[in-house]
Amino acid sequence: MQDVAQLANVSLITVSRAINTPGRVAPATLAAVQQAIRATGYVHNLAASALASSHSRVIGAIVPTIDNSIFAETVRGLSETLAASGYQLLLGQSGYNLQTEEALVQAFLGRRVDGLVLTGGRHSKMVRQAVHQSGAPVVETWDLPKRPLGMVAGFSNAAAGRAVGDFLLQNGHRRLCFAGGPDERSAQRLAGLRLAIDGRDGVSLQVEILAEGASFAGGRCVVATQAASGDLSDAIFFGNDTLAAGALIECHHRQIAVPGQLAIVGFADLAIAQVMEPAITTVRVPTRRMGEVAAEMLLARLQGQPIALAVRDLGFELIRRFSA
Amino acid sequence: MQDVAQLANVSLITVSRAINTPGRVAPATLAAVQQAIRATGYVHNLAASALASSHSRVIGAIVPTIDNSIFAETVRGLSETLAASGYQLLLGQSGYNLQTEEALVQAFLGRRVDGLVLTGGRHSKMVRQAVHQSGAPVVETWDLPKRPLGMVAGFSNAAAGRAVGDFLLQNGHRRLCFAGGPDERSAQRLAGLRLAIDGRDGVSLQVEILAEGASFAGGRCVVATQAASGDLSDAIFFGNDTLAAGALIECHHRQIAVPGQLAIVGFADLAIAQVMEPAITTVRVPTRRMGEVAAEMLLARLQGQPIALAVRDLGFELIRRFSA
DNA sequence: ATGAAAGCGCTAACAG
DNA sequence: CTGTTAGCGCTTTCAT
Repeated sequence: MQDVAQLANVSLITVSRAINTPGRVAPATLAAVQQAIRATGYVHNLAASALASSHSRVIGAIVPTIDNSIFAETVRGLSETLAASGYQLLLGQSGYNLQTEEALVQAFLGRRVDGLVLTGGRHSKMVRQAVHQSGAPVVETWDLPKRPLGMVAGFSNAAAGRAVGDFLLQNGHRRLCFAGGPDERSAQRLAGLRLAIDGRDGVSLQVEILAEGASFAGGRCVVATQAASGDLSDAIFFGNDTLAAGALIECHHRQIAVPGQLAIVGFADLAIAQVMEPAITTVRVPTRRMGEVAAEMLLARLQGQPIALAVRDLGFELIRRFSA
Repeated sequence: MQDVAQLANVSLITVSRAINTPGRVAPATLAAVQQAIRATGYVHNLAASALASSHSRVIGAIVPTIDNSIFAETVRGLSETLAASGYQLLLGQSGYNLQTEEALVQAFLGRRVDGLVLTGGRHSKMVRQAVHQSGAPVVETWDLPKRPLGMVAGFSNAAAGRAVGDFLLQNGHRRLCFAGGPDERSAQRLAGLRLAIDGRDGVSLQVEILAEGASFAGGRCVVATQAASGDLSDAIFFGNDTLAAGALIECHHRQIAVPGQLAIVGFADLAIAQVMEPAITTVRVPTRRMGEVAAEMLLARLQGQPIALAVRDLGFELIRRFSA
C-alpha cells in the first residue's frame, strides 16, 4: 500500500480510503490512486483489513450436507447474494451432527466471521453460548425455532407435516407411514403429521427413521420391507423427494400401483419430483429464497439497518401431483 | 490473550505456543494455559494470527455450481479433509463463467488464502497471472490440463470421451450425437469422441451444446427435438447423468426403445444412473476422491513436504449397464 | 479532502 | 522451555 501511495503522491491512508470509501476522495486523487494500483499490481490485503477494522466480510454457513441437492440451492442463494456485496462464504458441513456443528461454529467464530447462518433450530448449549457471547448476527434457516438464536429465514416444518397429514386423511388414507432422516426438522414434520392424526379413529402411523437422510436406496428399502412383510401402508410421507423417488422405483419393480395401492408424498420439490412417473406429490419449500433472505438480513444488520422482521416465515406449498 | 497469560502466570507468547505448538510447551505450563483459556472463555483470533503469520488456514475453492450433485461430492471431499487438519473452505461458484471465476480468485487472493482449488484447466489470463504472482499453491481438478497452473488432481476428459466413442462404435452405432454443457471439460470429451470417430467411414456426429449444463429438461429436449424432426440418432452421449435420465424419460413418453432404437450414455455415475429403468451406462469419475486428493496435495505442500507427483490422474471407468 | 500517529491481536526471530 | 522485541498491513481517531 505504501508503494501505491508513493506512486500516486498521496499518503497511505488516502489509498485506504480510495479503496474503502471512494466517495470520500477527490475524483482526481481517486483516479491517480486507481492508476497506481493497476501499475503496481497491488492486491488489497483483506486479512490485515479484517484485523484493523474487526470486520472480515466473511459469513460462515453450516448446512448438514451439500451432497443431495436439498441444501445446495440455499447455499447458492447465500453465496450469490453475499458475493454481490463483496462478502464471501465460509462453508461447513455438519453431517447432521451437533458436535461437528459445534466445532465448525467455534472455528468460524475464531476467524471472526461477520455473521453466521445455521440450518435448523437445534444446537448444542455451547453453540448457543458461543454465538451469543460473540455478538455475531445469526440467521437460522429451514425451520421456525421456538427459541430463535437470532434472526430466522425459514418455514414451519410442523405446519408442513400437518398439511400433508390433512391431505392424506382427506384422501381416505388410514394406514399412514412416515419415513425421514434423524434430524430435528424431520421430527417436526412428524410431529405435525401426528397433530393431523390426533383424535381420529382408525388411523395408524408407522415411523421409519433412516440414517441416510436422502438416497434412492433408503426409499426403496422402506417399500421393500413393507411389501416383504405383506404389511403395506396406504400412504407414505417421505422426508425428501429422493427417498420418495426411490420408493416409486421399488413400487414399479414390485408392480405396486401408485397411488392406487400406495400413495407417496415427498418433500422439497426437487427436480426429480416432476419427472418421475407418476409425478410426485410433494411440499415445495423456498430453498433458494431462504439463502437469499438470510444473506439480506445479515447484510442489513451489518450495515446497521434495523431489521423490520427478525423472524421471517417464507412458507411452503403442497404441490398436488399424481403419486398421492 | 494477555488476560489468559496473566491468569496462567506466563507470558503472552507462551499462550500462543500452547495453542499453536503444544508440544513445545512444558506439560504443566500447557495445562495451566488451557485452564486459563477455559476460565476466561478466550477465543483465539485467527484473523490476527493470519496477519502475523501470513498463514490463514483457509483454502479457497471454486466450482461451477453445487446445484446439481456433480461437484458437490468434490466439495465434500475437500472440506472434510481440510477440516480434519484445521483448515476451512471458502467456497465460490463460478456458474461456468470465466469472469466470475476471475472475480472470485481475486477476492480469495485478497483474503490471503493459503491455497486454491479450481475446477478444470481453462482460466482467464488474469487468473493465471494472479495465481502465479501470489505464489499460493493451486490444484486444478476435473481435468488434466496440458499446461497446468500448479498441481492437478483430475482425470482425462478426452480419454473418457474416446472410451465412450470406441464403445459406441463397437456396438455398431453409426449416427452419433453428443449433448453437453458449454464448458471446456465437455469440449474435451467431445474432442475425445471425435478422435474415436476419426477415419471411420459412414459415421456421423451431431453436436448439441446446452446452456443449462445439468437438467432433466435439457435431456428431454434433445430427444424431443430429434424425434420431432424424425431424425433420431443411434446413440447419444450426454455430458452428465441428469441429462441422460431426462432423455430416458422422454424416450418412455415417446415409446422409443432404449437401447434398441436409441442408446444413451451418461457421465459421472450419479446415484440416478443406477436407478433408472433401464440403468444408465455411464462413465464413473472419482468425484469425491478428487476433492480429497486436492486437499491432501495442498496440505502436504503447505507443510513443506515436496509433492511426489504434482499431476495425479485419478482415472475413470466406463460402467456398462443397460441403456447402451 | 487529506494526513499523522497509534494500534487491531497475534507470531517471527532472536535471546536466555 | 520461556521471554523480549518488533512488526504483519491495514484502519481508526483525531487533526488540519
